[in-house]
Amino acid sequence: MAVRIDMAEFHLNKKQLLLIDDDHELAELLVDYLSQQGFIVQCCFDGQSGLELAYKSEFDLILLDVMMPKLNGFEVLKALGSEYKTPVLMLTAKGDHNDKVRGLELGADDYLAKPFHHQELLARIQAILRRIDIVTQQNSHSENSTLTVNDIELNHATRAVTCHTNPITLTGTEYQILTMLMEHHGQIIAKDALSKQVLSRKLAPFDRSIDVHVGNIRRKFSPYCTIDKIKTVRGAGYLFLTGECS
Amino acid sequence: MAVRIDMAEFHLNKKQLLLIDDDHELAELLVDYLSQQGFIVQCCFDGQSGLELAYKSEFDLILLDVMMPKLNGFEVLKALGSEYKTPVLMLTAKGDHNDKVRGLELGADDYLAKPFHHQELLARIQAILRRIDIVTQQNSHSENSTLTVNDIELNHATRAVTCHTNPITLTGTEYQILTMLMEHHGQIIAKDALSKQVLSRKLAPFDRSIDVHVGNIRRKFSPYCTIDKIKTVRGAGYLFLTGECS
DNA sequence: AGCCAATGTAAAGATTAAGTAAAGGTTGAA
DNA sequence: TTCAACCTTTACTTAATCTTTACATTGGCT
Repeated sequence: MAVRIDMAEFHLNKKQLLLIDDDHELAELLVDYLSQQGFIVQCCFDGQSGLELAYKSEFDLILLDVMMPKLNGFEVLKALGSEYKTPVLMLTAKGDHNDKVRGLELGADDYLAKPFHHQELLARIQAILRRIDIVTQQNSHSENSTLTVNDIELNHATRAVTCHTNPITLTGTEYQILTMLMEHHGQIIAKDALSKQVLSRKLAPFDRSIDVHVGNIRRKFSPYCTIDKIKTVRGAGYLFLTGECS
Repeated sequence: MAVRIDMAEFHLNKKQLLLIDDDHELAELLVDYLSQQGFIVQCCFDGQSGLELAYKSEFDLILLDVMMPKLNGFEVLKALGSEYKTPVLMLTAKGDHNDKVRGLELGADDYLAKPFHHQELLARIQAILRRIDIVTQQNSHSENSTLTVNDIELNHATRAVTCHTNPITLTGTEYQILTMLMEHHGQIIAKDALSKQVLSRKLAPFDRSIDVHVGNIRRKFSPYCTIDKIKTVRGAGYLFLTGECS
C-alpha cells in the first residue's frame, strides 16, 4: 500500500510524454535525452499504435511526427478529435509553411521542423506544459485506492467490487467501464468516449460492444440493487446516477 | 437591456491582443490583419510602455518583439515575471536558436522568427488560445452545465430538465430545441434555424417536425406552468419568453 | 364575414437506438 | 494442446422517438 502511493507520487512529479515517430534512431536519441531531462517517455513507431496508446493512457504531452507509415501525423491529429485534451507538438522533416499552418489548425499546440536542437524541443515542451500548469492551478490526479458512489464501492488496489457489501465479480473491461462511469457520476458519458478510453478504438457505426458490456454490468448488479444505477440516455450515452437509492 | 447583453457577448467572443513592436510598418500590417481576423489589437512601440499596458489591462495574448528600444523583449518578459498569466508569443528578426531557447525558458509560450507568414502567426495565436480555452473550460465544466430561465432549468451534464423543481422527461430532439430557445430567450428563433441546428436539415415546405416537437414540449410542461413559455410568432418562428410567470 | 395560409395536434407509420441471448473468436494459463 | 474466461459480433427483439398524415384551429387579410 505504502509502495503504491510512493509510486503514484513519483509518477505525478514526472511528466509523461508519448513520442510517435517512425525514425527509430531519432526516437532513441530523444527518449534518452528527454528521460535524462526528467520526463517519462513512452514511444511508438507508427500512427496506428500511437493513436491506440493516446486513447488508452493519459499523457501530459504528445510528440507527433508527420511523416509516418499507416497513419501520418495529420491523420492521427484528426482521429484524436477536437475534444482531445492532451497537447500535441508536431515534428516534421519539412519546414513547409503550409504544413505548419495545417497542423496548427488541426489542433496541434506547436510545430517544430526537423532538424531541431534538443534544447529548443525541450524549451517548447516546457513552454506548453508550463502554460497548462499555470492555467490548471491544481493538477491533482491523485488516485485514491477506493471509489465509492451510492452503495457501490470499487477498490482499485484489489479491483474488488461490492454492492451494498455484496461482492461482485467483474471482468477487466466491465471494471474499467464502471470506473469511468462512477468517476463521472452525474454526468453523461458518451459511448464513443467509453470506447476510446476502455477499448482503445473509436466507436464504429455498428459496434455494440459497449452496450453488451453495460448490459453485463447491469445483470451482475441487479440481484443487489432495486433500481438500475446506470441510466441510458438515448442518443447520448450512459449516466451513473448520483442520488440515493438501494 | 437586450442590446447590452448582446454587446457583452460580442466582446467576450473577440480576443484581445497586445502587440509590442517598434517596427511601425510591420505593426500596422499586423494590426490590420489581426483585426480583420476578428481580434481586438492594441499596439505599442517600446518595451517600457508595453509593460505598463500589460499590467494595466487584461489581454488574452501578448505579441512581443525582441529587438526594441528602452526595454527589449527579454527584459519585458523578465519584468512580467513567472507568475504572469497571459501567454506571450515572441517575435524576432533573428532565427537564432539560442534566442529561441532563451525566450521560451524565460516564460514565453511560443516563438516565431521574422519574416513569417501571417497565416502561421494566426495559426500559432489560435493554437495558444485554443489550448487555454480547453483547459479553462474543463475547470469550470460543472458550473456551466446548467441553463436556467424563469423556473425552467436544463442540466447539460445529465440532460435533466425541471420546471419549478418538477422533473420533466424530454427526448433528445426536444431537449435540443428547448436549449436553443432558452439560450436565445427573448428573441425569435426561426423554424428553419431550429431545423438546421437540431435536425441537420433545411426546413422543407411541408415539414412539420419542428411544430410537432414544440407541441410535445409544451404538452410536457403544461401541467406545471400556468402560461405557455414558448410563444409562436406566426410566420417568423418561436420565442422563449424572458419575463416572469409561473 | 369568409378565405387562406400557418399552426396545433392526435395518431399511424417508419426509423433507429438499445437490450439481450447466443455463437464465434481470441487469449492466456495449465 | 486444451480449456476457461473473456471480448466481439450477430441476429433478433423491444422500445423510444422522429416523421408524416390528416384534420382541426387560429389569425391576418380583403
